[in-house]
Amino acid sequence: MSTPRSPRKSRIKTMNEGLILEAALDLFSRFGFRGTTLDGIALRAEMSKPNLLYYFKSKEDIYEAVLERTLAEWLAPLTGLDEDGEPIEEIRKYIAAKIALSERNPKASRLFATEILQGAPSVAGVLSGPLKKIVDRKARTIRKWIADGRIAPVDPYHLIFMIWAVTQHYADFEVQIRAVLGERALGRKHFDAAEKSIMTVLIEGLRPRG
Amino acid sequence: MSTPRSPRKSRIKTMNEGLILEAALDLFSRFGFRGTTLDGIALRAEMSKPNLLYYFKSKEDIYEAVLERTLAEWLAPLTGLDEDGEPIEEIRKYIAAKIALSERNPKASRLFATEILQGAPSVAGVLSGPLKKIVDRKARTIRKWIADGRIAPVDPYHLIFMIWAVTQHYADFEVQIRAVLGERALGRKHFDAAEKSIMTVLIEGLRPRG
DNA sequence: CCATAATTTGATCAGATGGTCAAGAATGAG
DNA sequence: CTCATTCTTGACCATCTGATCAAATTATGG
Repeated sequence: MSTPRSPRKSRIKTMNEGLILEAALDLFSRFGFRGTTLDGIALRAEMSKPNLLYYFKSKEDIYEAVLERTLAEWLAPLTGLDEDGEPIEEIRKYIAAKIALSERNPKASRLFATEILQGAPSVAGVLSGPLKKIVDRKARTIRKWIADGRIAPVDPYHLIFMIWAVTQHYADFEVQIRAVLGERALGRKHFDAAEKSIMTVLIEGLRPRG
Repeated sequence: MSTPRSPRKSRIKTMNEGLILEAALDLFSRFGFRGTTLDGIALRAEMSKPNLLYYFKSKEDIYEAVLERTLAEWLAPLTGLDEDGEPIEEIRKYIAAKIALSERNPKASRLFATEILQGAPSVAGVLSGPLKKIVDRKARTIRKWIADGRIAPVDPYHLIFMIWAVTQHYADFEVQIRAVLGERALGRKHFDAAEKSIMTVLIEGLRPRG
């Protein structure tokens, strides 16, 4: 059999897999699974279609590889919410981390958005498994903070949904935001303004009522 | 020529156009323009593909008709924000209206989400034209409220983006929310809980600081 | 009932799409 | 250098997709 004794990937393989996944992210994040073609990915990755299928055995394989590659990064920040920290400061840090992610990797955000919009055919298991588990845990943390009177009483799940919504909005709806603001591109100043506004409203809204 | 003297549509035409647009909304809202097929629409509308093209001359025509049909409804609530009303109450009413829309017509929300994600090829003009115009106007209203010390100082544009984000999130990311909450469907109680949480945080966050 | 217009669809087409295959080109360890 | 392995692609295929057309069927008003 051709099982490689050395599990090390050749430089060519590493590079081409990277090129393919980058091109695939670009297209899948805009057009979803069905709306993206192998020809399109091949064109953007500057290689022939059969070569694509030499590295990944099907379109679905490419899609799942792209999803997996960004899933961990995307879900990581929530883990950082520390029960022993100062509640308002912890939430502030979480929001900042999510906004930074939206600014740094908007395509990853849009990839998940299209996947969810299409009914999450590939990540349904992650949503109801690992994601639900960690959200449940963090919801308990937030509930404890509320019980201790350290933040205002809000449903923890909907608070998390709100944070997801406002932070990812800038990546997912970038085109709309650019159009309304009359800008060619969203730069640092826009993300700074967004972060400031979000902090103003959310953090003040969460302060324990006197 | 075949110009119909009476501009009235036959009952059959009215009904079939309705069936087509309904089926098209269902598919376009999930798979976007590229990911949706005429065969798929024909199947869901329970009629032959050539009959589809008897009522609309191309796939693009169907897409634009579906978009136009929901665009007005979707943008309407913002118009209602009344400069002469009580600021907090006006914003509360706007949020309630947007949540109601997300609950009543989630597919319309997802249709716009996919359109925007794909770069807004069909509605770019609306975004930078009519939409920008009305947002600019309402931003002036909000700025006035802030100047009068009736709400906390926030960038008006980002405030509007935040409201869009948190309200549409429940339609666009419904699958994810269901998975995390462990529910089969999102019913009234979830939308009530969502609305309550959003009001708690946003409205409190907007109260003028003492 | 008749004639005209409106509606419906099977057959068909050109081009796109996901995927295969065999053969050629580049690479690299010994 | 040498040859086995890795990499690359042109040609090809079956199926799908948007669209057309002519022929058949069904309303509708007089």
